[in-house]
Amino acid sequence: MNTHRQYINEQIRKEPKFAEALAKAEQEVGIAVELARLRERRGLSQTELAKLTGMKQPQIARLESGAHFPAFPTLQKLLGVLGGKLELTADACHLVPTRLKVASARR
Amino acid sequence: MNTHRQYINEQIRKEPKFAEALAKAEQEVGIAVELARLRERRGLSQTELAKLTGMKQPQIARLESGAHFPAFPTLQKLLGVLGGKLELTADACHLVPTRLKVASARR
DNA sequence: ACGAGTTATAACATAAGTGTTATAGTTTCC
DNA sequence: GGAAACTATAACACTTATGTTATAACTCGT
Repeated sequence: MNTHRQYINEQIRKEPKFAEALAKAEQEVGIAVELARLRERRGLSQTELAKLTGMKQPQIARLESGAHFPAFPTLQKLLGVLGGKLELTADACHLVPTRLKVASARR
Repeated sequence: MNTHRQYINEQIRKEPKFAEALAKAEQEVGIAVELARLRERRGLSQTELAKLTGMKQPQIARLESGAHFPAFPTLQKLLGVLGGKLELTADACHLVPTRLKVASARR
């Protein structure tokens, strides 16, 4: 059942740019998933989070889909409500839950 | 010599959006300054860093000018050469020096 | 003074991310 | 079953960041 991994490894060998694009995509999706988890952890729906951040639900959905990296100001709006700290290095990107400062989310 | 601070506080009172924009600008400049420091700490010129990151010198200069927030992929390229870890929360944004993984910068 | 290296900036084209409305599919609850 | 809530997606307009070449100003060493 390693067909998928074999395919990926072959692409990486054939096409060096592939590895780079793959890493980028993994990180985009990684952040998206972490954002969604953090939201759920706070017991908010996308619509509620949208209201709290001054965004609209489709934007939240897009951010959670991993379509692209969020920009800093966007992330900060989200972190303002959800709490959390982003840690970015050359190879990794993680959203670490932190304590909430105020009762921004559901009590 | 508090004229500047007084002016800022007055603007904040008159114009709530001003505080937000100010905070954003401070953070943009903050990252820029931290990037420049990290580069200098590694003993690289902008042109050298540009070569190592696959960018061009004017882009490095722009990033160091604080004209805008860097995007994630851009930052990761830079961190790949300079080392360092970015920490982003709702209110703050810092670039923390870390150990270099390989002799990417000047020995 | 001059050349080489360094940095800053303008201007342009392009890519990427935001913001929005509309809508459809899905899930939950009564 | 139906309504309400939730989520996903398309499409469009707009904003923001990248990438680049050209060039000017600045700094340093000889």
